[in-house]
Amino acid sequence: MGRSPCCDDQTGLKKGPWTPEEDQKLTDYISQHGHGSWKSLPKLAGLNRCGKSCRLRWTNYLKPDIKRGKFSEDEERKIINLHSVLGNKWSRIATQLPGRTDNEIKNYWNTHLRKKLLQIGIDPTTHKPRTDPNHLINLSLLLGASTNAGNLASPWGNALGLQSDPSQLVRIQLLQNLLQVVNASTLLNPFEGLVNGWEYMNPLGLLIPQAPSNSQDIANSSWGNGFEGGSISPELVIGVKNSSLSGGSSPCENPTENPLPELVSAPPGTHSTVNQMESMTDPNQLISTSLFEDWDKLMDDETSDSYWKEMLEFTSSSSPPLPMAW
DNA sequence: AAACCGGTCAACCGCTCCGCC
DNA sequence: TGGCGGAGCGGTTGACCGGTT
Repeated sequence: MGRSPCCDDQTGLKKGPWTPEEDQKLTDYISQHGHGSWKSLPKLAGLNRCGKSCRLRWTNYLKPDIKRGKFSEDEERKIINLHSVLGNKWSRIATQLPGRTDNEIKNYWNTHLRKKLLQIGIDPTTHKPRTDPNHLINLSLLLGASTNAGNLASPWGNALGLQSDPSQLVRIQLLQNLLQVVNASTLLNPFEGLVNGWEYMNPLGLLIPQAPSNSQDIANSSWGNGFEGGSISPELVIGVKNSSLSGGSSPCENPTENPLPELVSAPPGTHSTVNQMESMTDPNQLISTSLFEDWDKLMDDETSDSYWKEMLEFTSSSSPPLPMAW
């Protein structure tokens, strides 16, 4: 026997779109008395609705501080950053975006941001480059086309700092795919002995050299300085090894199914994603520095022809030796 | 002009969490 | 300590709208 719905057809309570009169009744009542118990509110407010429906209507539409209208580019970046860390925790994401509701963010993600990420070759669930064979073929074709044709950069590419050369993104993805193959072959336990020097990833899922193990070292080290203005700031570095987000939708979850480093990972010894998030006294700290902005700068510094050579040299010098069983 | 189609988003459904008894 | 009920959350649905055929 299933759970009885809060407002089934037999109760005679109204469902469906709200009328302006109903909105007015609800707004008037809450502005005078507060919402109190949602269950008793409809009766007190003279509404033929269930309390749940009233709560939804109020929190998603009628509340005075709700910001309506188009999402700004900054809001988009925040959503993507937060989604990469929190997964589909829309209410948690909404707390970082004043005036936006979880429902609105969820809808916006599903209708806009997912598609944008897919268009630039990022898996919106894992926030990593897509690796399915068909997509790789498309990437290869795009790479060939982009080196011969003009600028294909989209506004979204611009937002990611790739406006100067769309082939850059394709190269990044191809390299990332290559590295993923290497990593998958190299790592017996990718979440324990993660590749030396390749433990950190940026918003595009690319690997970034490993950080020092504590914040003081970060402040003093080349990781902190060398990536100053071009790296993930320490407070943005989120734990991956111990990540244990509840629910089934986090991209950080289930490393066995997802044996690649997460896009935002932590210096060794940091706490889990959730712990780190919850330990922050100022939630805005999480998004005080845009990963995308940092990545923009990093990319700007590394667009020379020698970039890939250096990158590959770094890879070979900092990656662990291949295991015997390889 | 009408049918069709895809995108958007408000609202609903069902589940989990949490506090209270 | 277990049951219950309220509140909240995330996934899904369906109405609506604009563009296309």
